[in-house]
Amino acid sequence: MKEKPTREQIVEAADRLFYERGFEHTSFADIADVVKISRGNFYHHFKSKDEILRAVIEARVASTREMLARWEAASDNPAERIRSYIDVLIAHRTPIMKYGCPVGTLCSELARLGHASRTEANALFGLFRQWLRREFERLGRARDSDTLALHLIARSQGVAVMANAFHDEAFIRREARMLYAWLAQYCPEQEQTHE
Amino acid sequence: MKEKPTREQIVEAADRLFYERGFEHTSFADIADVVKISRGNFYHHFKSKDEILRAVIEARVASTREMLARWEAASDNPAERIRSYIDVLIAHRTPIMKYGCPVGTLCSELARLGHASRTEANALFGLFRQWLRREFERLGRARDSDTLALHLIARSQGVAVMANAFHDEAFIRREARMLYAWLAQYCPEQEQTHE
DNA sequence: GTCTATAGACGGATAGAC
DNA sequence: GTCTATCCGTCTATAGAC
Repeated sequence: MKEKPTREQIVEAADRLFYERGFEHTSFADIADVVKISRGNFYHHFKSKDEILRAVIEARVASTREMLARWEAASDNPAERIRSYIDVLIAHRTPIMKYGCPVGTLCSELARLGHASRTEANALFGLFRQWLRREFERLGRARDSDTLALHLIARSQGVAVMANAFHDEAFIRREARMLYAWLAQYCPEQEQTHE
Repeated sequence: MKEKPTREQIVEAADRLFYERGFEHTSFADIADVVKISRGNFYHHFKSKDEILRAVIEARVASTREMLARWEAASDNPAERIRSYIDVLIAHRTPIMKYGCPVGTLCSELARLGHASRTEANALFGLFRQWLRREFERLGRARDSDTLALHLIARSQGVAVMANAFHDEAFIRREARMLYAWLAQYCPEQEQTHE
């Protein structure tokens, strides 16, 4: 069995820990513990904690792009594509209730720390924003596509924050249904097969 | 000029710093700096950081109750009262863009830390939830008053998260208008004088 | 003399950097 | 593995009110 390169293992572990415990609350020792390397070995791969953060954000950008590409491949219908975005709330409900949204919590933490990588983290929101905007445009909403995209992301973020606070799965499902209904009003007439 | 009691000054400073920098990121030295007392003096008033956190949450609960009481005093109309809640997004747009929502960010941070005072912090959401629920009931929505209350809080939280990430004032105003419109659909027929 | 507020030094632990 | 910085928490000392 071929092991993954150490650097990649570090980024994966950091990615998970930054999500579960937060960036600041995660120490080198925590990451080294998971990867099972010494702290000394650490600095061979990353010179500073900020450097790990940058690598984690890059990895998340890459995986987000892949996910968006998968949604595009899965359907040609813009409404169905946008529904894929809403579906994430349901599919990831367990970690969301435990830890919130990975993008939202990271951006909030970095904003508060006034961290230099803030902008890069916000770019994650930007990816969804642009992608959703394009799909809303294809739904014939060229004039307010950005407004709709931002609105949908904000609604999802709100659901994540409240689900995290109250650990309420029924709430997530209910809000997801509301979002499907909200989306439906922007769709040209067609049978709603979803769920 | 009579000075405020030191304890009160500490709680006020901690309240502000916990909001602006976060609970974990705020050190005793930071608070002592603001209040202009020594760190040693600190422990005369509070035995631990958690004790300050509890005092801060208590203070926020008290000030929230006062705010809700003011909204009740300002109008007898449940729709107008609920609008007072939405108004906060506009009135506090500047700190929200800078630091997010004080309740949301605290609850998210404590949830992530697995902090013991998590429950008390969530009670802040609970205050708004119960209050909004009662007003929705008075609007004749006894059956789904809690759903509507939670939905409205979630929407606000989403706006706060995104406004914080993108520093977008126009977005806040737009979303507030959408919320006023959303609320209007639950109101019995009457002229909409608001804004 | 006692009680309370304040100040400052010290120790243990942890984390980041090298 | 070590070095340094930071931070929490404790301990002791001082000053003034009563």
